[in-house]
Amino acid sequence: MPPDSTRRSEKSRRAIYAAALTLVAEVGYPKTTIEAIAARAGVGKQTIYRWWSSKAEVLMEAFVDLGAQAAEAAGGDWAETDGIPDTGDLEADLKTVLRATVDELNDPRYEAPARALAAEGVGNPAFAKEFVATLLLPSLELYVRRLRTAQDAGQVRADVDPYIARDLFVSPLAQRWLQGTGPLDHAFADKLVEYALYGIAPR
Amino acid sequence: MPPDSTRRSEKSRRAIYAAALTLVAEVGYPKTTIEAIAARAGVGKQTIYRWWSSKAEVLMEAFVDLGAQAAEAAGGDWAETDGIPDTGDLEADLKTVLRATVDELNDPRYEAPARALAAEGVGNPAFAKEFVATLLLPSLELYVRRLRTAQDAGQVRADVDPYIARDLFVSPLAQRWLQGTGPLDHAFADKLVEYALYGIAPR
Amino acid sequence: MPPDSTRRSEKSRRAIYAAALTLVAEVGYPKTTIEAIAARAGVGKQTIYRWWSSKAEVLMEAFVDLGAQAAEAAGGDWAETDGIPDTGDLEADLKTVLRATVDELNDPRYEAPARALAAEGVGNPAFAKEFVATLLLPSLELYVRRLRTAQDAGQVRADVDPYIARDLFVSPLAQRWLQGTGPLDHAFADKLVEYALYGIAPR
Amino acid sequence: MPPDSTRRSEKSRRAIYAAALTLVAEVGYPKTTIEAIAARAGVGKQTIYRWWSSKAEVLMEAFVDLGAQAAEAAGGDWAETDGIPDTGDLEADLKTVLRATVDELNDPRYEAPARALAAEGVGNPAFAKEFVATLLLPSLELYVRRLRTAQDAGQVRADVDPYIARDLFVSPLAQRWLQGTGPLDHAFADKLVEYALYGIAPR
DNA sequence: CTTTAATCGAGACGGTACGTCGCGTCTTATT
DNA sequence: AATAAGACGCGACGTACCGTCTCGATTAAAG
Repeated sequence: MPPDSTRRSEKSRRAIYAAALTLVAEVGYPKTTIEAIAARAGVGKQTIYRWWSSKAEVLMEAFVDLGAQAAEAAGGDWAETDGIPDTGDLEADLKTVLRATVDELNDPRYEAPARALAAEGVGNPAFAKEFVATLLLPSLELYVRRLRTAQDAGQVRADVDPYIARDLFVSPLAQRWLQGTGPLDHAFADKLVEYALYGIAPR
Repeated sequence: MPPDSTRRSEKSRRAIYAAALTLVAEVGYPKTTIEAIAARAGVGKQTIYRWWSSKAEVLMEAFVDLGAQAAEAAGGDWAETDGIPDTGDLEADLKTVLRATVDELNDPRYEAPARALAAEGVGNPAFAKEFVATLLLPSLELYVRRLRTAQDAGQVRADVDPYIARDLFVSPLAQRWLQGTGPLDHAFADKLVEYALYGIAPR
Repeated sequence: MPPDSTRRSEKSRRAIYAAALTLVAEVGYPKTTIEAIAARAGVGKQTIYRWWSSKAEVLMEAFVDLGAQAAEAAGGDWAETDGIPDTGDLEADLKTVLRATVDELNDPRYEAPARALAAEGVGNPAFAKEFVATLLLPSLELYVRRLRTAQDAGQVRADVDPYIARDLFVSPLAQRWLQGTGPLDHAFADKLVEYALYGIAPR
Repeated sequence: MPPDSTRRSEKSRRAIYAAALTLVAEVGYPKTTIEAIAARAGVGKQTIYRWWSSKAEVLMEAFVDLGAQAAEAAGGDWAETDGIPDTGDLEADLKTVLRATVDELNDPRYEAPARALAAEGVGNPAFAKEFVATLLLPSLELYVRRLRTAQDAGQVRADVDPYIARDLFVSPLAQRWLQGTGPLDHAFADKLVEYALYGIAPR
């Protein structure tokens, strides 16, 4: 039977999050051991094993918590929470968001844990499912929404599948970040938007 | 001093490749240990440590060898080796190749080791560099070449950066394979080509 | 401060005794844990820690209680409680009692807990003191008393130290039971009495 | 399959013996952990688990080794090795040996490990068998031999069972050492010999 | 065609981390 | 206030692999 979550120690939970994030940043994900997290958090190993099933789970929750705290701190920003801005100018809006995404991907604060989670996901389908559903898809869905709005406004062809269109913008960023197949900067983001909107063939 | 490669045992090398690939397919990459590879290959551990520096290196060579053998068996196909076909019809050529890539990514024979290498690369920048340079970029460069030809033929605008254009086609496949963010099939490949060539905005 | 024993739960105490004895018999003393006793007794761990300081203490009290219950059930037997019989025939009396002791030592009902307590005592001098004073010496003292009576009756030499004489009878039983250095049966008991009374040298 | 004993590290073996004996003396047997032995010996835990199945086994071998080294150092003493002296005077010979045994039992050098082994044996029949057969019985057999010689010389009655006679001398020492039921000194040893030889009944 | 030196299969070694068990303490809700 | 329940910090368990290190026994190049 599962443990009684009403008696869970909030202090331990937060200490574990902090320890996990710190260690991943300091020594990297593979050398971040559950024992080290427990020691750094001043917690017994069993307290980790009681509530999580793997260090990937721990890190994922820690990362989500980190995002939640950041969002709370940032107060009422537009951010991913409020969706993609809609100024009526699709090209400008997409560039704004893609540039912000590039900045976030390059933010060393998120780099280490995000990379670790992505790596775990690539090699571990079960974890990938949870990771994608929890962290990735919600953000990606915002693009789809914005694209549908653009379709309604006649700025995107009606027969375009917004999911595929979304990948045209987002996946190149993802791949360059995941695999380092090329530079990841604002210029790249801008070009992606232009090419994707108007095509690479002569008009 | 490095070992004398002239006295290297070819038999052991091949046994190690086979063992590594088998184990990755059978028990997964994380549970594939050097000890298990050595045992399965009927080889001393030192023989592995003498020639490779990590299990990722072993697997990478094994995977390359697998590809080489497959290529040899297939004889003189066009394949990635010969580059992307150039029938003069860019759209058709890209669809052909992307569909083939989709098929290859879905081939269970390659799935396990390729995924393992990708995962290792995502979490290990040093390995990523080697992995990308050796396995990924050569294939990706073929797209760039084909796109340049198309530019010369006036089928792609001259001011388009072929590296970015390439990512428009390839990265969506990569992300769906790596992270499972959506289905990976021929229809998807076709749409990608169409959208990227002609844009998603009304013409 | 010590807990208030007037509010102590009698039901829990008895359940703990039963659980301790059962577990020692079922899985052995080393694998009998306080957690298991608590679980088996349907009792909180703290209830054990409140009233006893170690599992050895618990088992000792449980064992004493077991003996008390048995004595009560047996009603007014002579037993060890009433001392050693005095029919006037020292040899016969000693044989009677030693045979009874042999039977008791071989009784599987007592074997497991008694052995556990003895083992704990051998390795733990602090516990040994309590164990010997509470369980062992009272019984042994009965021999001394009977031997003194025999001395008064002229059946034992007056200059004999009754404590040492007692050990002549009792210790061989103890050692064979504790260490299994030889068979432990009535014949052995009889011989011990004869040899100790009349010596092994030619008369 | 069992490990290859020809490749065993002698240095580690001796370091483990020393660590085990030291720790038992310093912190007691129950608090002597395999981990602590390994750490103190500068050895991996696996090296202990490879060659022994429990800490009791380790300690037993260490203790035997200790005895062997002591015997070697003592050179050609009479000791238990050469058996019990036979001067023709049984009473004197027995007193000599029993006094020596008393001294040995009181020697703090042997006290801690011997007690630990005895305790383990009392509570663990499987270990007891090995312990008794290896360490105890050989010594006890010497008494039997000496008593048989005495029987041949007419100093002990021919119908006396030498095994039981032996227990008359030895078991009282054993019990007082194991359970602390009384003082363990030369006077006690002398009295035991006298009582056992000539009986406690009036002659 | 030997000699000889490097590679080989094998696996013991000092370590680190695993995931589990039990300790004794503590907290919470129930009786 | 004592109780049943069980989370907690802690420490040890016995196991799995790590990467290094000997060992003979091939084994292929150089003498």
